[in-house]
Amino acid sequence: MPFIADVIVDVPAMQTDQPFSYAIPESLTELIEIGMRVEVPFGNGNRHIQGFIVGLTELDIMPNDLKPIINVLDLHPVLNEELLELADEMKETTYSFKITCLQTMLPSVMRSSYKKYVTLLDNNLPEKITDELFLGLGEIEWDIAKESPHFSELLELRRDGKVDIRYEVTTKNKVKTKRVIKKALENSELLLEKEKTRKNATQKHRLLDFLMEIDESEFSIKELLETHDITRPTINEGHKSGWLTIEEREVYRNPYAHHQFKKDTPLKLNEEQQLALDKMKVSMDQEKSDVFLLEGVTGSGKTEVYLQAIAHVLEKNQTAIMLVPEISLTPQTVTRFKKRFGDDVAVLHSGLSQGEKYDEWRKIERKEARVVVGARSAIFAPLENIGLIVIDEEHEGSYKQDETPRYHAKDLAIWRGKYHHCPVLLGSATPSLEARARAQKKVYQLLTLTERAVSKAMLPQIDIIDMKEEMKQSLTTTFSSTLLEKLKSGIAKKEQSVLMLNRRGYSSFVMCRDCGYVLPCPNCDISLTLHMDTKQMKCHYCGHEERIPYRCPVCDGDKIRYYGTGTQKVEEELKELLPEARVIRMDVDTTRRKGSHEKLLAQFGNQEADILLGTQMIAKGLDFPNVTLVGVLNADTALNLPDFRSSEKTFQLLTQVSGRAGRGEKAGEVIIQTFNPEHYAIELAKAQDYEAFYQQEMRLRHQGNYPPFYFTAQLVVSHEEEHLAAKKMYEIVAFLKKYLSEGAILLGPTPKSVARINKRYYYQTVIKYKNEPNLSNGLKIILEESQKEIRNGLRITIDMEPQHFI
DNA sequence: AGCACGCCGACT
DNA sequence: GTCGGCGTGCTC
Repeated sequence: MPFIADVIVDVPAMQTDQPFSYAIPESLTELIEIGMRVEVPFGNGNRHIQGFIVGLTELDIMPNDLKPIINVLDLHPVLNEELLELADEMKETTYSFKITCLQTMLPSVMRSSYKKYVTLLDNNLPEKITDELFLGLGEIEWDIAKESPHFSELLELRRDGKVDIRYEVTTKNKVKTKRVIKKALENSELLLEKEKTRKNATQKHRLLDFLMEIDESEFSIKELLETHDITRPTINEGHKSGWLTIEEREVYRNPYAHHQFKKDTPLKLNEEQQLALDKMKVSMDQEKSDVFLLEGVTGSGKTEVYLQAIAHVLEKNQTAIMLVPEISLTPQTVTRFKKRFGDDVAVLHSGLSQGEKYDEWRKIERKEARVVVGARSAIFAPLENIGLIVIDEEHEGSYKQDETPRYHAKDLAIWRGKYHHCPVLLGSATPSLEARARAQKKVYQLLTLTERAVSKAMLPQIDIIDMKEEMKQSLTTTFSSTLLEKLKSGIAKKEQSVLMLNRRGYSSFVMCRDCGYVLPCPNCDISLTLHMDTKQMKCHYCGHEERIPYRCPVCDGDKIRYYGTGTQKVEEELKELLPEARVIRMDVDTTRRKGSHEKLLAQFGNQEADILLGTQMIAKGLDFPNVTLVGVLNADTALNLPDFRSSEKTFQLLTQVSGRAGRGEKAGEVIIQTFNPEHYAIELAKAQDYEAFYQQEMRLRHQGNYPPFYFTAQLVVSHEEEHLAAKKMYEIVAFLKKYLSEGAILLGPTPKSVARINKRYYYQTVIKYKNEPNLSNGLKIILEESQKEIRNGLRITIDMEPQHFI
């Protein structure tokens, strides 16, 4: 009975976002399985593209209008049943194409690239074709032919059947191999060979001696060349003489090959940690898909709880995923896992090359690693029998992908938890309001760690410096006198300092340097953004606009200025003010090169510098016991972004970075410089009182109808013509209103803060809602209806629960 | 997406 | 009269 295959093809478009049926040729019937990648013909001409098998159906009679599958790209399925189901979930919740979801789940090397060639069929063509166009070759690339002046003649030749067009589907997932030798003769025979060999052929003797020494094991040729002083020709001779065999073996590119990980043992847990672990164990043993929120102050030993919980699932022969924000997936973090679980760990993050990522992925797929540590996309790790999923720094916005498919790793983690009947553990010192509120409502189970784990370590002393006061006395706005004093005395005591320059966000704002006043929107609880293009202050939520003030509306001062600084500038200033200080600067510029992040941190760890100066990337996860001082140069930048999460982000960042101080036995100290010393996010960060912050912020969110009291969805329309983008946005909103209840709140349409990017104009609308059963339908119809206009250059994106509103 | 088909303006 | 412009429709 013939089978037909349902294939999702690599054409990300609405009309092709469905399975297409293909005939399975006889030769492939035994090989083909659901979840494999295939090469299929698609459309007119003879175009070949990649596709995924998502179904196999047995039919009595083969419909005769089906095209056959050309080729199978995998030996084993690359997506199992669970991941295929997860792709459906993603498609539904993120409003994206199935093919995009499927490709997102796999290492990028498995995505096919396409090439089109023109092949010469008739050799008796005029010279200008064979020589000038085909350059004497039998085949050339289509893209090259297209540029040729003879291109139009080529099209004629094609009609006459004198040239053919060939499509190539290539995929870069190459396995790396090494060549190994193995002895082919018994020692007695080798001894005979040795006697036959000339006395002065020292190389050959050495090789024979070596072969007699090794038993049946394999030896890599590379190793032989490097360590046994035997040359390649000698090995080849030995091969020819039949002394040894040479074979190809697959190897993994191991990014940690040169690291030695000394096995460590579980640390003794304190009472709180033990209690948290015990509660988790109950859930793990009863195979419950509970979600836990582990709220633990910085340095309270959350990681140790993760490690021991993971150890518990490994004991039960299950597997585990541990997600870490990209920014804190530092060598320190990786080392900690490698030390505990050794080769059982696979690491997936953006620092790896495509090949390395593929190898780590294959290691997981082949069940050679049971613990996966990685950034957002590691949630797609092809593990089976998952016993626990951990998401560290749960509050981090980077768990949401900010391009299509706009999935949130936390949602997918909870989905996989349900699928595997296993718990999900969310950890943070400063939980997101959403997570903390769910814990309040007992949707998540709350576990708390209130003490630092190292016995003597205390939470650091935090001081706030009012930069408005500071401004009156000194000329520099970067360093307060207090901070400079502390830095100096730190150097004198041979202790280290961390300085953070907060540069979160990129829209500029204006602030009064006398009183710290930032222009708010009269309709929303956020600040206005400066738009230099239109010379106006704008609100991104309601569209309110007003003139740029030249005097402060509150204190009438005229020191109202733009705000913003860079790390380089600070480094220069630091050199002038503290010439004796050795400074390491860490920002996107100094860490772009592979491994430089690691190198800089190692230098700092080896006391090769007194001060580590950096952006947010130094706020997380670093654990240097000799750091006793943390300085935040400008706590305000995040505070003034027109985003309802700006206070939350500021509080989180200040808490995280403060946590870098006093992790060893010496007490830590934190200096926060700000123009808004009385802002609750800053005051409560000083008090290190997350719970108070949570209460306060919840009140404000409630007043403003923001999450976690409301859900949010963002619609963005863009077009090269501003009025077309605006017009469409208004049409969509008018249409969508029919699908919304009275309770839904619409913010907009408004132009986006960066109104024009790449010559395109962006308009947005934010929907705040509680319960809108028809919203999803309405959005789907909008996407479908807008199909025709995509050709005219219109683009529409839907972002459910967006993380950034700028 | 990308390819073919089809219907209107400026060329040998 | 035709070459080629890009609007439209379809892809198993």
